[in-house]
Amino acid sequence: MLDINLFRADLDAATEQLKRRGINFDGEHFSELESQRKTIQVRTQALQAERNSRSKGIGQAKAKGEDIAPLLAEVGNLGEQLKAAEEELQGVQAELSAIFMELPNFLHEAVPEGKSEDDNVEIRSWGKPTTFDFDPRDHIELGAQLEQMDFDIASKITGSRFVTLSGPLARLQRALTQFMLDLHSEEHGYRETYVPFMVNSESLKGTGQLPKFEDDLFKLSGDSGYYLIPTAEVPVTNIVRDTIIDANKLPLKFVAHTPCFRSEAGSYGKDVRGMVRQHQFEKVELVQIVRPDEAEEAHESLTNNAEMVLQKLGLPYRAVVLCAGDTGFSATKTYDIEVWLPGQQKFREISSCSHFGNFQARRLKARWRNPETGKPELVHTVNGSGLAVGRTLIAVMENYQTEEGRIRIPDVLKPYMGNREII
RNA sequence: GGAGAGGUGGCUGAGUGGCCGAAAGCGGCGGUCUUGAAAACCGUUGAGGGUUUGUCCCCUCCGUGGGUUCGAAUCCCACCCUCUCCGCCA
Repeated sequence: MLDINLFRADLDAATEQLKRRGINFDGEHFSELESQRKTIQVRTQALQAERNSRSKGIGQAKAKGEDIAPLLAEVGNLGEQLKAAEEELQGVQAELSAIFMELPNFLHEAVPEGKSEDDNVEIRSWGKPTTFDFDPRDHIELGAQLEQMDFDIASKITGSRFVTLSGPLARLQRALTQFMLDLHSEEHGYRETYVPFMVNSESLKGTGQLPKFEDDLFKLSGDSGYYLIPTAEVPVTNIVRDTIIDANKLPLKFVAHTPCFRSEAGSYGKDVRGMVRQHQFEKVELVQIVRPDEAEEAHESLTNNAEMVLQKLGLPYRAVVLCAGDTGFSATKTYDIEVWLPGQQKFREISSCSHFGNFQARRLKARWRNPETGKPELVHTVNGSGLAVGRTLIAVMENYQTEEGRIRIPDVLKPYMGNREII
C-alpha cells in the first residue's frame, strides 16, 4: 500500500507517479474524502473525549457517595451522537482504504517507460543460444517420445493446463528442486523454509494479490475462506506480518519450495500447449526482508542468486528490466530472467525478481526497530523465483536434447539423478 | 467430531464495571559504582492515529467483530486461535 501522507503532502506529484502506471487518479475525489475524514475525525474524537471526561466525573462523584442522577441527565444523547460520528468516520476511512488497497506501487525511477513486454530492456545476457546440427524438438515432442510427460492423462484426471511426469523425467524435476534448494541454502545464505500451501485472505492482502486479483486465484469451497497459493511469496513473506524485527536479525533470507496454483484467468490462447503455463507448477522462491537502505543491493544480489542456477545448469539466458506497463502491481522494480528455449527459438521468463520497497510491508505491518531512531519503521521486501522448476525442466530438456530425442543430464544434476548421464 | 481450559505490553504474568494503557518480575535502554566487567542500586522503557508545530493536548488498541452501560481488559453474544482429554485418521 502506498503511503497516504505522500498524497497529502504533494497530490500532484503522487498523481504524476500513478500516470506512469496508466492510472488516472481522481485527486479531487481524494481531497474531498480527506477533508471529510479530517472534519469527522476531529468531531468524533472531541465527542469521545467528552464522553471520557463525563464518565470519569460520574465515577468520582459516585466514589464520594454523591448523587449522580443530575450528572447522568447531563449526558443526554451524547452516546447517540458519538455512535453516529463513529459510524460516519468508519465509512469514510473504509472508502479511503478501499481506494488505496487498489493502487499499485510507485515505479522506481530506473524503470523504463513502455506499455508491454516488448518495451522491456535487456540489461545483460549469459551464454549463447544453444545451436544444434539437427532440428531441435520442443519439450512437448521430447516428452511424448520418451513417454514420460503426458498432457492427455492429466486432462483426463483433472482438466486442461495440467501435466503428468513419470520415470526419469519426474525425477529430473525433483533433482532440479533439490539442486536449487541446496544451492540457495548452502551457498547463498537462505534459510530453507516449509510453509502452508493454503493461505487466508489476510495473507493475500498483505502481499498484494487481494483485493484486486481474486480471479487469478483458486479459492477453496467451504467456509474456511482459504486460497491455494499462487506463489510461495505469499506464505513466506507473511511470516513477518504484524511483527517488529530486531535490527540485528536483518536481513532475513528465506528459500522455499512449493507448488503454485494459478487460474490463469485472462490468458486463454496463450501457451495453450506444453508445460509453460499450467494451473499447477513447482517453484523455488527466494524472499528477503531487509532494511530500507539495503534493499537495492538485496534486489541485485537476489537476482544474481537466481541467475547462478542457470549458470550452473549451463542454460543460456538474458536478464531484462521490466518496463512501466509490464511491472507488477506491488513491485517498484522488476528484473525478469529469460531462459533460451530452442523449441520456441525464444527467450522465455523463468524468474521474476522484484523489489517492493515498503509497499508490502505497509500492508503487512512488517517493521524493524531502527536503532538510530529507536522507532519501529517499515522493512523493505524483495523476492524472486529461484527458479520456476517446471520451466527449468523444459529448458533442460530442450537445451540438452540429442538428435535421437534423449536428454543429457547437466553435470550439477548428476548426483541428484543417481549419476545417470542421459534420459 | 465430542468435553474442558485459555488468549493481556518484547517475554512471564496479575487484574470480574470507574482511581487500568494496565501491578509485579524478566528482558531492553540510560546512569551510579568499578581499572574494566559482573553484581547491586536508581531511573527509564508498548503500538497506531489526530490536532499542532504550542513537544502541550486529545483519540484508539488487553484474540476478532458485535452488544449492554454515563463508563468495559472486566458483563453478554458470535467467530477465530492455542492447549488438555476422548473419538477418528496420513
